Amino acid sequence: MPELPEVHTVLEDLRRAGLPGRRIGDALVEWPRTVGGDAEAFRTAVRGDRIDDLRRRGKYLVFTLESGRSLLTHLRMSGRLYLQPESAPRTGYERVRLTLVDPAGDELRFHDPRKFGRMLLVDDPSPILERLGAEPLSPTFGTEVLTAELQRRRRQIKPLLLDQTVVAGLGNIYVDEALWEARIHPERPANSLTDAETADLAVAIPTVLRRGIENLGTSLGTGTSNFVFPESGPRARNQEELRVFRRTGAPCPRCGTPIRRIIVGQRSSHVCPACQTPPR
DNA sequence: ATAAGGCCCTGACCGC
DNA sequence: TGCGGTCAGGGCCTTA
Repeated sequence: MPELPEVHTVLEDLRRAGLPGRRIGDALVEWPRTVGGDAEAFRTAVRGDRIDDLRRRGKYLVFTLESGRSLLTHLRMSGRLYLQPESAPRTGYERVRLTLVDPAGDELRFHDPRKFGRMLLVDDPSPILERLGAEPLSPTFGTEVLTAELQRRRRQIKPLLLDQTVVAGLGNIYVDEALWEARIHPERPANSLTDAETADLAVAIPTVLRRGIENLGTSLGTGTSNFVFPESGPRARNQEELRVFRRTGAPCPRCGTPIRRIIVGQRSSHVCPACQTPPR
């Protein structure tokens, strides 16, 4: 689930739940790789520190701690963060649990069935965060920024947009949605886009992301969707607003042509064969 | 520079 | 019911 809108939703939930200002009592690591391999070092370093600030950069959640260190959290494919009473039943998929004090009684649980997610404690997050590309919801994002990235590359546009060093925060869902909005085929070489197409894409990307945020993210499949308060049940509803993603065979909302599923850069992709003309 | 493949992991789903 | 194969919202690494 987690692309930019889902990470944003988690962040907002954590803020509303009052996570900033809470102190970490202890760190219980059930799967050491989640914290980089050394569970004991992580536990020792993080214990007693206070979470002062939360922000998002790309798909990373950045927790700034009182000590000046940062907890960089990436949900990858199946990660979720639950803020729950310590007494709430566990699922067995919790990889890290941070017990909170001031007041005590709650836990921040990193729930991650596939174990791809990471919660890394670093002295300085900049080396990791500076590698990331443009923030698509920043006021400075637009045609100029996108043109600069696309012009000099001939990579296929979809894999390029999935590259977090180019634009930070897009994943498979929102790239397919944005390319459909802008009527651009995912296999088009990036530098083959016309100025008008690039301008359309520069609008489409923030449009689909903002829609995702308004809808509290996209939840696929049968799983639960959210996030910080599992007991409150699924809230994400952007899956009902998707135009092409996982809508193979359904009519294109613009022209009625059945949506087709193709593979681009080893990722499944969804296109309207009439609206999005392939290259050559 | 770019593309492809493997890998990290587990669960859901489908056909037999 | 059980079994095997396929697929999954991400990203890193190695090899061509």
